[in-house]
Amino acid sequence: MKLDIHTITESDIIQKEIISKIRDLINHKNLEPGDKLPSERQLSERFDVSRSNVREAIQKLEFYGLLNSIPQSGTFVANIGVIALNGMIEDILRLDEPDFKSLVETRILLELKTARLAALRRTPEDLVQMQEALDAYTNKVHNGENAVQEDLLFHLAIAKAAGNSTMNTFMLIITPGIITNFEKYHVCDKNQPVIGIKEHEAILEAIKNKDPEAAKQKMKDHFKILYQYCYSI
Amino acid sequence: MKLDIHTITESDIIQKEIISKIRDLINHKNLEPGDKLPSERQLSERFDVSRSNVREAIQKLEFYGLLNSIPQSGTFVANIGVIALNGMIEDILRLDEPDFKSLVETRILLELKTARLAALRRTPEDLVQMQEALDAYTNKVHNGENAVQEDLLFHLAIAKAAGNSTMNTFMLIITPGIITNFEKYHVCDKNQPVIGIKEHEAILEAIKNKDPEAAKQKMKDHFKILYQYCYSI
DNA sequence: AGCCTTTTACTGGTTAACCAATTATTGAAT
DNA sequence: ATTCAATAATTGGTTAACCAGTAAAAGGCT
Repeated sequence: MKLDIHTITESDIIQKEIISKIRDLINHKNLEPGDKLPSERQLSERFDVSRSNVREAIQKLEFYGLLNSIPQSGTFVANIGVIALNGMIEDILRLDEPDFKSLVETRILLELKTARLAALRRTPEDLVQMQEALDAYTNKVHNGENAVQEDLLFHLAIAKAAGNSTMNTFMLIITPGIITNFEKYHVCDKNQPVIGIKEHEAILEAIKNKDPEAAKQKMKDHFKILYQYCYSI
Repeated sequence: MKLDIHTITESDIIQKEIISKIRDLINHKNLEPGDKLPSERQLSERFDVSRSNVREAIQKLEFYGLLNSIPQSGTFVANIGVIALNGMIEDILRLDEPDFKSLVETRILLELKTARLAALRRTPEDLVQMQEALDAYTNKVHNGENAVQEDLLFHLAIAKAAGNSTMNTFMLIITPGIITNFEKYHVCDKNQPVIGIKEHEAILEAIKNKDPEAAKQKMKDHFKILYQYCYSI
């Protein structure tokens, strides 16, 4: 198994070049929102790359909402204007692999908020699911087994209960990177699982009591060691 | 790859079915981290779908870090364990279109933090770029033109100065949805551009002075109207 | 048997041909 | 000249064939 999952490959470089060329094309031709891009075939010929490479680049720009492909019709510039478009493409091209510190910093930010929101919005059904996740975690720890997964699922259950689909998505996006880096840097070794149980219980208790500030504070306590470790590397 | 942020299509439904079947397969065959999935051809035959559909589903799971494709070798289950894997796939399948409220709520959370971090970490180069973005915004407003794009780019410049690549990426992801909904609900009409200039200037001033708390507060002030509007719908 | 080379089959990725739907063009009828 | 139906060209999406590299199997050698 390859440990470093998110390695930058040769095709990533090609894709960035294509994206850059598409941007130049939009600027040079003064394409405005709603205007049609040249067809995939024309682009692949003009840029001297395969059509599938062009398609991938277009799909990436579609992901960021900058282009809009319509079957049997064409690919169109999104309705956000050429200035914002240039700025965003520049940012997308500049984006590189997120470092561990960046991931943890974002995770803490998100989770302090989801804990707070969960305390405000959790349904009885949410409570059941969080309790189940916590029980699974507790059992594993008491058996002396590795409970990183159950730990994680408890936090995702909170994110679910927060009732914010965007934050929920973002939590899912950063989770694998967090796990990978935890294993790489042996973060879990520095945390006492038994302490983790009490901290989790305190968080759930606050959410159960619909006490948002307490939930946030208990989550903060839970992240204290991670926080210090993160800023020490 | 397409995230569920935008419109849901027919092929998205097919993709979710395939993801669901891959999950069942992993469970039924008791595949563990590092184990190899059947080949794309076998999966497409077994599920009675095209190979490209299978590839897209695998790429989505790869995006969330659950699978790992190695050329000329195979697709492998990531190193996160079957329990977390099941939980995350369940979450991914459940994800639906984020509502406007969810987007704004997340944006405010992110931007209060990026403003704070930018005040702590901004380089002289960052200051120049933020100032340029602000000037472009100011000029447009003074000419009576629509300055939504320049507004946006100023905020993205702050996110860049915050020095957190994950938050930067997340800002880019939510921005198109924010713009689309702004136009849909005519949010901009409710904001006075001239007031916006002063608010932007105050934010930049705080970042320039390396005053994180002031930067956060000024950003909060800037979002006040949006915040109220968001929670009123 | 054990080791090493050679061969074979299989893998994800790439390319090219094909498809159905849309759009542009044509041209006759009014 | 205008309108509108028929046709041709073009589009993104799909499928199937192909490629290069890997991993396993086979087979000869000691």
